[in-house]
Amino acid sequence: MTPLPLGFYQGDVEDVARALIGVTLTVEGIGGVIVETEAYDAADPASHSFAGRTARNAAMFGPVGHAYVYRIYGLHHCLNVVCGTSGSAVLIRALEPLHGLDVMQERRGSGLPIRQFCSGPGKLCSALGIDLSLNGASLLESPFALTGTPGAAPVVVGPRIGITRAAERPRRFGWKNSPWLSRPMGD
DNA sequence: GCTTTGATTTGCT
DNA sequence: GCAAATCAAAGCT
Repeated sequence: MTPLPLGFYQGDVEDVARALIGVTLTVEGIGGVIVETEAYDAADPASHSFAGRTARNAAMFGPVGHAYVYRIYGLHHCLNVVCGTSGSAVLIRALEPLHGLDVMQERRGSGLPIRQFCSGPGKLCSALGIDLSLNGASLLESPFALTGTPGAAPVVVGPRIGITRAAERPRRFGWKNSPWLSRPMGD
């Protein structure tokens, strides 16, 4: 389990998004295998970085390999991985819970099936304890850990979910036939 | 300074 | 399956 090298994040955001499928992400030892991501860059109207750098999305233009955490709809959090091209990032949408299941259960509420722990960006952050205090933190350092073999998992590509602009662009990546996706893929 | 948006979740009909 | 909830921040698109 060696951490992914910094150079991994410097590639094209779409390549990174695809390669992240199958990589293990943990926060303070809690987490699992990434099964769903989305790619965003500054040329994407749906991206926070589209309108240029602002105080809110500064982390998105910050150092490669760092986290961009933001609050969505006032109540939920989303975790992004800042990539090589300035203003580009990969949204982590879902993962397969493997580590710290008991802690996630406690955070998400008892009675929930495991597949409800991380099948969505907001749930994922809740289960992993991610909040704004981690905005701008390096993914190569504690409490984050990204390990595994990039690009090893079978990946399918599909349209993105839950956004209003450029939603048809095939920039959503998911683990083929994984039961942990927030929604099944097109095929 | 105020309006509008926002990549979601949850519950209700 | 559909609509409402809910908060803060960015931008005036």
